[in-house]
Amino acid sequence: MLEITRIREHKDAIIEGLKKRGIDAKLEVEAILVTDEKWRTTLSELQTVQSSSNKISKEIGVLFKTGKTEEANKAKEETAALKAKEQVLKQQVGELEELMKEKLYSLPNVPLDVVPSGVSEDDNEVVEEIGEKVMFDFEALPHWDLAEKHGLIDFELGVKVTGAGFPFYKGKGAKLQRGLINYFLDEAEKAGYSECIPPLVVNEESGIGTGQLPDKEGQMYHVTEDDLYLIPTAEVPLTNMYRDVILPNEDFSIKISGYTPCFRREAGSYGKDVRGLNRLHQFDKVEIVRIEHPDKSLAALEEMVNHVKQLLSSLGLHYRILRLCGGDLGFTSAITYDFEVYSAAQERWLEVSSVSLFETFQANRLKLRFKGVDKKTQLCHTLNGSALALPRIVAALLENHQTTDGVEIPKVLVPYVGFERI
RNA sequence: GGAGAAAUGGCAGAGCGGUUGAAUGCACCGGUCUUGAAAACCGGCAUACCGAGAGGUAUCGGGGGUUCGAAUCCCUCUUUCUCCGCCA
Repeated sequence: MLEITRIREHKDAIIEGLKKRGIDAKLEVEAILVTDEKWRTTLSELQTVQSSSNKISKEIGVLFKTGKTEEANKAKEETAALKAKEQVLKQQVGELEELMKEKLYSLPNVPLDVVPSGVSEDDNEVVEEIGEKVMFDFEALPHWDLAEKHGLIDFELGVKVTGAGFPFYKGKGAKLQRGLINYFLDEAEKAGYSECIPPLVVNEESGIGTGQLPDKEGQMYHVTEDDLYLIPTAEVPLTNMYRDVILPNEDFSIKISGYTPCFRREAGSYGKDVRGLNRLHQFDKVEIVRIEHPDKSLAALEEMVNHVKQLLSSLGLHYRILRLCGGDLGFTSAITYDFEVYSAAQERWLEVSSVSLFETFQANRLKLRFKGVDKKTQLCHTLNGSALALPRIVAALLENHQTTDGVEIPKVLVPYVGFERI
């Protein structure tokens, strides 16, 4: 949610910035400012009324105490009109606030200057491509065939027990998962992130805090009985740890990592996009989250990008980095770098990480602030990134490192999985 | 799941339906004193919003109600604690 003060002061820049997302927000922004103005005048009116009725009440107190009952009763009658007025104004203020919230919630974050404009993924900017396509002198198999051939993943069993998109990992396939998780967590720790195991279900407030709610209910599994949501990413619980928090000074840099399964309903997907590990309803991911001073958030973003690069390089994968265009940018993000690995047998790029800076957009909803030197509270910046999402990494590892009779395990993983090849 | 008790500022802990945004202690910050420190003394010390400012409004777990007036009374929800039940 954008800060209202920012909208008041930089209306035109916001409208201009949002054009990069392919939306013309002029009318919405202006409507917000009108509502804001109305809210302020109504609030001020209400407070004047409250002030005078508070005053009278105090006087009544004194009158009763000094035994002037008659005068007190007379004063009581005076308040009736004020009360009625207060009632009406209070309701108006409430309605305006509701309206305001609704409007603000529906406005996405403003992209940073470097974000290219564009409407679809075709307009994303390739920032860097690292590694080379693997060449095979035999018929390379897609990972679902490799998984079956080597008994690593059982998709059909998942369908039987749960449904499509919930595979079983078995034997070396399961060990590979566990090894990757541990490897990623260890690397995050080396980079200064402290590990956390959060709850896998969250309440509505948390969903709102990070921006999954309202609007994107459909993406999350909702446990209606208890009104809880299965997390679509560890970002939700990890960032919400700091909901309603005021950090005591400006000298902070919070770095958290966490492994969790992630649950996504992904309604509406079909075809080769969802084949094998390409898109699952439940998958594992190690997430890194940062809470930074506004002056330090860009540097943090760069650090996170480098962290992910290092992970992908260490696994010997061919990958590229995209700077998402305005149209492809998530609702809450000001800038996002996507990492895609090349899947040699499917011959397509698979997204394995997404690193984003939200500036104050989430912090505003979260009420996540710090105390500045002048004792004023200010909103923090939040960031997060996948480091990394497992299934597509596994897909790429299997496909890119396959041989005619097995799969080579990257050296860095060998100590984690306990074998050199599958 | 059942029965009971509780929820007040960073912490501890008062609080009568009426000048209580809230006593007191601790912590913290500033000052005096001191060569320096401690002690002692003095002062400050919640959050949000509106306002150029003076100032105002709201907030004592959340929501609602009674009342001219609620931290204080009522209803409801949540959470915590104690006891019972169930359980990896």
